[in-house]
Amino acid sequence: MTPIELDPLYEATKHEEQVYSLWLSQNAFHSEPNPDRTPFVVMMPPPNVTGYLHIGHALNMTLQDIAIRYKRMKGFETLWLPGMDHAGIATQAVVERQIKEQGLTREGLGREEFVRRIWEWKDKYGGIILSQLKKLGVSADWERLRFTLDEPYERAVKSAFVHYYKKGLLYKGQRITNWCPHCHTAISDIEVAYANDKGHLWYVRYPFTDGSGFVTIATTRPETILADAAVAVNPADPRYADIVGREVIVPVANRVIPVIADEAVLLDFGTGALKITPGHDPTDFEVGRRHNLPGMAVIGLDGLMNENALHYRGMTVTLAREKIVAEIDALGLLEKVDDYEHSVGHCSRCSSTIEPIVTDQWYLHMKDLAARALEAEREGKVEVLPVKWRKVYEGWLENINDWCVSRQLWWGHRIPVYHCESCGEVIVSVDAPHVCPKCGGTQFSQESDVLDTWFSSALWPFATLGWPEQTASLKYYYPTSLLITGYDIIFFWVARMVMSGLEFMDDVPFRTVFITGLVRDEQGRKMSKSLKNQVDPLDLISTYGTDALRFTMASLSTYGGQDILLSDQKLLSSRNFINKLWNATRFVVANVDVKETLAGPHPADDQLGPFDRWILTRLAEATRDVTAKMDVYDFGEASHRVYEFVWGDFCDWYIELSKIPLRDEARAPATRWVLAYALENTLRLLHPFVPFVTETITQQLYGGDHLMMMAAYPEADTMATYEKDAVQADFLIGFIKAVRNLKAVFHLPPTEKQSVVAVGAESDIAAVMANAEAVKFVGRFADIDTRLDTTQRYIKGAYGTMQVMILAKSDFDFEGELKVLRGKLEILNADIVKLEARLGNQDFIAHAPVEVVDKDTLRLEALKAEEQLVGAFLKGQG
RNA sequence: GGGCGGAUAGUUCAGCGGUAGAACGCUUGCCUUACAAGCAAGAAGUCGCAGGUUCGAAUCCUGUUUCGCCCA
Repeated sequence: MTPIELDPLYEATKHEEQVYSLWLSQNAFHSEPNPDRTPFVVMMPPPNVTGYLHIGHALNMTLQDIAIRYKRMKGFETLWLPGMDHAGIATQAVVERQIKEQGLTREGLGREEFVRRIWEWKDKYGGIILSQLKKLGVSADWERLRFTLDEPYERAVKSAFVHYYKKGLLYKGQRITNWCPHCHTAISDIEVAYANDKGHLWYVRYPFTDGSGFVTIATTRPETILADAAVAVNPADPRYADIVGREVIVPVANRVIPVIADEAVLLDFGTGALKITPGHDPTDFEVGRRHNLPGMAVIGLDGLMNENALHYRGMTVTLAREKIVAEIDALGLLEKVDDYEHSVGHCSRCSSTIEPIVTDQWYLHMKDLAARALEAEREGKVEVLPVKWRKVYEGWLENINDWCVSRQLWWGHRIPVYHCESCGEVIVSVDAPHVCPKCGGTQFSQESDVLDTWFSSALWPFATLGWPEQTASLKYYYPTSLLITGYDIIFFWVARMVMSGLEFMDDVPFRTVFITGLVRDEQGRKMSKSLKNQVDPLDLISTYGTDALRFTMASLSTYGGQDILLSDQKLLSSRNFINKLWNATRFVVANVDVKETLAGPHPADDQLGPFDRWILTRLAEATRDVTAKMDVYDFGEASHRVYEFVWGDFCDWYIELSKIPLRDEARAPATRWVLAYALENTLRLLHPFVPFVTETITQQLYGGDHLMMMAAYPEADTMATYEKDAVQADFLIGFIKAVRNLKAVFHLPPTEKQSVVAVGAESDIAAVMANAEAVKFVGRFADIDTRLDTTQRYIKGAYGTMQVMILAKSDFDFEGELKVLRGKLEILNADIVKLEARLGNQDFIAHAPVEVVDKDTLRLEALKAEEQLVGAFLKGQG
């Protein structure tokens, strides 16, 4: 055989690009409906076109890729569908900023030209993240890449809108909405982030029209006084019972407004009397409706005081507030000002203060849709993991409000509602109308607003498969299997996908949704631009390699969805692990032609040595455990388990122990086969986690078009195990450890090979002597004997009931040994006392399961035997 | 105001009813021809606090302190 030369260090960057090209060249990520296989489908949460790869993606995408690669190897017809989201506001903002640098404005360019420029920009700079995803090793079906603004997708969005409209679930209405003066659009309730801001509570006097004094109200927003429609008190408030129905004068505006009674007024807030401003407060809007109050507005859509604001017109809200307070004070109507911290809504995109303003918007009626989504989850049709998120999901759906879906933007899906210019007839249809069905007119104007980005994202699991057409893909792949995403978009996206899936496909969009934690920095802080603690995954990839980043993400992720604290130490440890695997491979290939060996016959059972049998058993156990964890998407535990096997069993013990039989031509062939077999299966177990290094190695071993990513995942059930031999091998490993411990505790030079004497039960001694060669080799002993030379002194240790002794030199510190033995005896005694107490307890015997009692009984016996042995050593020492 | 999550070895975290675990760090000793990105051996925890349930509690229940998040 031609020995394969591998570098002693695995350099990730040398191989990764080439491996990814290989996968692409073999079309290994592509999926087509295949009736002979069960589909496993994951819809990638589409990153924004403007996006770049951040650490959250690295976690998300890694976990998805692990799931996909695992299922692919398990023989499923695996589809991972990638895509991008047009991300309305975000993208429009980016391009608007860009044209501003050229001295242009959106309005100046006009809608058509501006949208054309965004597309141009998207074609040039959009989707950078896709090439970054490839660096991560993402094995998505790039042939099926979807973009939420592509023509077929647009048909899906329009169809959904028309469907909702015809069903009566969509309505347009003048209502108070969250308005972002900076983004210049309405936003939905969940796009508002509330923060406790420090402000003031102003107490303002409203004089009665009849001159009989005044009523004092408390407000946090004095500038909206100009739009007041009433003063309200609680009907149950005795303090104000006699003023209800009277009239007061609005300060500064000098308008007359009534005093009304309404349940919504809190008795203990401020003075108990409130000003009612239906145009600028959601609660007041409702009060206004109940009492038929006019809804006047003094703040415009640009966030400035408007034409109704008298001499404050054109001022910012902040300035107007300052000025009007001064004016009220000058009028002698300001009673007092308190400091007051209160919750203020901010735009989740730009952080601007949200203005509740009455505008004309489209709303989607949510109650019924939500009820179905709730039911589906409660019935287990959608499994939400970790379970702690179930309540969050349920809670939101239970208290849902109608969804404001229209946005005053240009980049997005334009609402498919047309108005006949002749007769005003409203036509809602997927295709633009040509002739008005009512008057025969041919001129139409389309609604200028676009839909909330999330309206289109909500259709992602089926719109990407061709819906509303009943395509073969839609039939085969829907519902999808698994969704992996962060908890920040449970409401925005997850819940809405469930709703629309049920509405349009009559089935849930995915069987399981796994919510990941958030990646934080080493101090547990959220990664953010302002803290400058953001980590660029691409930097980590170039420093540690993609596989190290992936393995880190997997091993830090927990089933409970804990937030993840990323540290260099962890990445280093993962990199070292990958290098360990690489070097284990180097050892194997230096001794075995893996390809040829595995193509040849299996060694017969009687040719396998005890440690061969041991590692095969351990491999089967590891395979069983890893698969069990993978099957429930517990990637963290799966990664720990495979790590433990690779490093702890295969490298630390088997490779070392194999060096003995490899020197013996009679035994070498079996061991060579086991080395090859264990390596091959280890690589397969690891491939979903660390695809690059495992594929690189496979290329070295096999070459050509033999792909690791298409190999079958190991099946524990088909693996031979040798339980009894494994137990005996464990006994021998324990023996070696006991002698090593003696050597280390007494500072015997590790390079100096000592003579060891083992005395004990016949079967134990026989086991040791039968494997003397291997034991001596890895334990670094000169020789093992079973008889004591009574003329010599020995360093004494106990391994269970076995006496383990090392021939002592004349200068050996026997005082020190005495101390060690006494310490050991003390620990043994303590354990024995504890166990005896437990086993002496009749309640324990009566209630505890038999296995537990048996186990403790056996343990007590073992401890007592060892105690006796150590006791005898001490006596002998005198 | 309502809800959720964390508090376990120096650090970051697993475990979630039957002998306290891992990684990193630390200590001691080793360049043992796969790997010093390594090897061997070790030290290190009254599992936030107080009650309770149980033969048995990090693990279940109640209360409490504290940190963080979400919703209103």
